[in-house]
Amino acid sequence: MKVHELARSEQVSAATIRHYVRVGLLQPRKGSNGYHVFAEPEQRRLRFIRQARGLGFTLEDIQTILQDAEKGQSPCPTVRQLIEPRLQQAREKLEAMQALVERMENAVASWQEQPDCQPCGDHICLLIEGSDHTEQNRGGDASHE
Amino acid sequence: MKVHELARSEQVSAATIRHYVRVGLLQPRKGSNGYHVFAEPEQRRLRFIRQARGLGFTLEDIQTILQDAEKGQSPCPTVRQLIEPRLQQAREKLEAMQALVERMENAVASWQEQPDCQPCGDHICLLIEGSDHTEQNRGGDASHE
DNA sequence: TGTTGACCTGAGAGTAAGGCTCAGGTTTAT
DNA sequence: ATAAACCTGAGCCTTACTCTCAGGTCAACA
Ligand SMILES: [Zn+2]
Ligand SMILES: [Zn+2]
Ligand SMILES: [Zn+2]
Ligand SMILES: [Zn+2]
Repeated sequence: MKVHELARSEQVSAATIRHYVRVGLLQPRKGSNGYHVFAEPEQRRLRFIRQARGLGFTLEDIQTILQDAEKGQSPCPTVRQLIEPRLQQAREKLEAMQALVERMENAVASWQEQPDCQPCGDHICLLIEGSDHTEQNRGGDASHE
Repeated sequence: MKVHELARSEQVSAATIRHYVRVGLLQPRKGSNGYHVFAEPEQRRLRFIRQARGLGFTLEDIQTILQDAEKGQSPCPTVRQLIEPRLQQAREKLEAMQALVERMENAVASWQEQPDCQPCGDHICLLIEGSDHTEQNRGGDASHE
């Protein structure tokens, strides 16, 4: 199996496989012509990497896990340990994305009723600067333009 | 105002301000000693940048917007146009994060009842490889270990 | 006046996970 | 023989910073 063949068979880009080879996650044999030769174990390894990526592990996590397995240890304790901070981070990112989408949607909605602002030196763009879109606008010098 | 003073007054890191200077988003005057001098307009500019970032614009988007405003044009049309793909991308990322967190939580939950796997040559880690955690496991050669 | 310590500068590298490009080697078919 | 198609490693690009570094500046104190 050459890079592109493996890539097709596992639904990843050849660039991704090259990247894994580069960082040492995959170690294919080299044929006499210099071409990479991927056999069964490498293919299973790639499948494993993709599954682990799908569960939020980083490539470095996966390195650690694979190294455990290669030393004949059960990687499970490492796996159970590594997923905790990843899950925590994923939850945080999820919340951040929820908040962001909400802010963006509120902004777009309120912009429908706002006219384009004209440059006047004391602001840059009122669509953006007047984005108290999460809190209710406290009545102040809002009648700016 | 020097970098650290501006940083404190606007709640960003000095490194961030340096970064903005480096990419041209901020163009402070230089004092005779070579130090940056941030005055009112630069401070408002920074505030604007932060608000735009909070709405999901990229630094490049913000460059474009600021350049509009500097040319005396109203940046609003650009703003309305630029936010669309950003919102789209944010929604996609949000969905991806929701799916990821769900997969991770399902995995962690099911792992509670799974024992650590022992290396046996035909798998790497069953916690990860047996992650049909989204679909129901179709009964097959599941009695592997 | 000398020196210390705090602050400042630009440049450069690092981050995660690949994507893209390049020059050059190989294979296959004409 | 030669051209098309494929392969290789190396290196730079992406985002929005963050960190590090060598060297310049400044205030205070002896
Ligand atoms: Zn105005
Ligand atoms: Zn505007
Ligand atoms: Zn087994
Ligand atoms: Zn395991």
